[in-house]
Amino acid sequence: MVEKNASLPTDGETERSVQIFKAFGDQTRYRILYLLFEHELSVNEIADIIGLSQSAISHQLKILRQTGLVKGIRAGQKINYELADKHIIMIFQQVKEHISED
Amino acid sequence: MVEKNASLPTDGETERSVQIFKAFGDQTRYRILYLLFEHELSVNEIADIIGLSQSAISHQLKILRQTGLVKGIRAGQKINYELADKHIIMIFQQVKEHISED
DNA sequence: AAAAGATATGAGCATATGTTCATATGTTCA
DNA sequence: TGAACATATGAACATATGCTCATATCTTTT
Repeated sequence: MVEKNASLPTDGETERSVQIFKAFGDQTRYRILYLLFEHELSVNEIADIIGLSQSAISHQLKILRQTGLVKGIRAGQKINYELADKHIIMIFQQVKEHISED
Repeated sequence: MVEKNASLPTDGETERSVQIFKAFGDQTRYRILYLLFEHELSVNEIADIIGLSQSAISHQLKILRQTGLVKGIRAGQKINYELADKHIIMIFQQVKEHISED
């Protein structure tokens, strides 16, 4: 049979893409990102709005930090979190639009 | 303290968005979608290219079907799978671009 | 109808994931 | 420096996830 010339990205590229999608692929993290899409917030503010423990949010923020989607900027005792990257904002916007068109 | 006017999408919208992201948030499903982004393929073709069992691919295709990201069109004994929706293709393209800009 | 090819499905298992609880670390202000 | 506020971290646990193996279902061809 004739080759269909199917190509896959390198493992590294795949891993990176999947990592980003996975970050959005959880209700808590999605909500965190959604909130930060609007404006920066502290850990406890996020926890209050979403209705989960400070610990749960902090754990998830750690993941989002490690994935490079979010960065925290200390402001006194608090740490304000915001989206790390314009690209992330664009991805977010794209999917928001897609969803709202159903 | 003054309200930060933080708003979250409805649970339904959140669930739907998360569902889509989750679909992309796994190496096998990501690869399947990537391949179908290029051209339609049968189950066994996908399994061969990715290097997983027919069963594993079929299970994942079921998830992708249920999520509405993929549809299968029977052609004789085979079933050709393709991306279900232009929007999905656009999302895919966006992230591909984002990744390649690093 | 039977055989062969292609896909789907269910059970079982190992690993990954998300939350809570308790506690540690970091920061400010009296 | 110590108390109070804010965030981070580790252990434990329950649930979710993805794969394999065996087998069922569906389609075509003889």
